[in-house]
Amino acid sequence: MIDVNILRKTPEILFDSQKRRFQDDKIIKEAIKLDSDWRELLRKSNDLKADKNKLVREIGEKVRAGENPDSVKVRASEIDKNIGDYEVKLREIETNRDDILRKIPNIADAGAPVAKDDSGNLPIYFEGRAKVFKGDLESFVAQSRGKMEYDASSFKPQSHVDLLVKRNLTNLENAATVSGSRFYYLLGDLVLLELSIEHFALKFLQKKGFTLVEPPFMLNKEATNGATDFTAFEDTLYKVEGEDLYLIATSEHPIAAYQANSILEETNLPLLYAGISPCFRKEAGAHGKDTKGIFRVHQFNKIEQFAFVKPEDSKIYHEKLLENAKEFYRALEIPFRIVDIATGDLGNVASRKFDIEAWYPAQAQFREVVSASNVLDYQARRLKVRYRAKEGNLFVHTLNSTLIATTRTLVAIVENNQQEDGTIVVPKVLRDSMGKEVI
RNA sequence: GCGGGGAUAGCCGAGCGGUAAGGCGACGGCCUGCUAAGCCGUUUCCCUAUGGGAACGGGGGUUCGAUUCCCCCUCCCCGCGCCA
Repeated sequence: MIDVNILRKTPEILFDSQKRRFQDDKIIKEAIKLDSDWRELLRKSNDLKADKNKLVREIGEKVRAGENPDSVKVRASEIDKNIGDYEVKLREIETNRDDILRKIPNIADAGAPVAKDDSGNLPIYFEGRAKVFKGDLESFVAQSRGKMEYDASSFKPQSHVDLLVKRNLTNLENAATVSGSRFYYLLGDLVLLELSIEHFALKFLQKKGFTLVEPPFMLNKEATNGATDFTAFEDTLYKVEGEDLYLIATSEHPIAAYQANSILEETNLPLLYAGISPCFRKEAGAHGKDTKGIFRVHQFNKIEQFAFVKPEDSKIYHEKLLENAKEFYRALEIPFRIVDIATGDLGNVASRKFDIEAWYPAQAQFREVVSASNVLDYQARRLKVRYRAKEGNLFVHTLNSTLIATTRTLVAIVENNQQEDGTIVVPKVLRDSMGKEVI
């Protein structure tokens, strides 16, 4: 949620942001109107309450003095009726105002590339040495802007679907039978590989000062709505029948909500959390995309970085979270590029977003594996997460970034590390925990 | 699931129909050569702000007036039951 004071004092900031996001500014105008109506009504209602409180005090005095307060009681009751009318109207307008206020997108950062959709996302960084099938060289050079080293590979890499099914490391058909499409059974060493990655990732973040968190995997509606815009997420979330509970789509949400309604001590900031959880997503809008395999699925495990920081530190921590993710993919020896997400593709909550896109040789594409967002105070204001500063209680800034989404990382390892015979080389850093060098 | 007891400010904690004590912590000031102690003030939210309004887990009710009485809900503690 944006700060209502921006709406009142400097609405041009919001009009400008909407313009850069290629979004309608109607919502801003509506919010301004509703807010000024609300304030006018509040004023009137408060004045009436002040009148009434005077009478109530008068009654108290009369009672104590042994006088008859009945005539004053009658006047107080009359005012009461008026207050009731105002309260009803006030509450109605307030609900409308808050609903619309929550829907106003976060202020897009001035540094983000301005474009109306993801075609404007800007690759800004390249790292690693990619394996590229001969036939894909031209496409790779274009996608990597010629800024990335590569080895031309003579054999045509298999898709992770073919390879994993053939090697009996996953079973998709049986998953489809028992649960539907976009579900999977992981089998054998692939399970161990997933656990090894997770273990490595958790130790990696713990060493960097993150507190490890396994959060609730279900949240009630109120918590969900604090962490994100519920109406925008409703198509994504699985609802538990008969309960006020939703399966989480990311541990970002329970971790953000963890500090809801709290006032943090400045000395305790930043608070850094590493969440581990399964993520459940309906993928409702993704018909036809990545229908095969485990790249886009209804359920996957994710390790997430989350930070509550002082406002002046959020840009630095945005860099740090991204840097952690870079270091991690470097350690796994997966080639990747970083993309600066365009204003039109940011989503409502983020002010600035960087994605890490791994190189997938079989798809001959860079695909998203990490999304690192600076949310500013947008989430903190909804959730009422503040800290005690000299100037008073201020909202913190929150940031979130994937470290790994296991299925996508597994696919990246499988595609990049496959050998011509269909075996998969285990990344060096995982060999100890896997107990083998090749799967 | 059943019975009993609870929920008050950042934390602890009194009040139990007349409008939120006190303590701790934090911040600001005074006093000190410095520190400590001591003293004074501030320390929930909202509003067109020398003022006013709201707020005692949440929601409703009774009343001129509710932290206090009544009803519903949530969560916590104790006991019983059930159970990985």
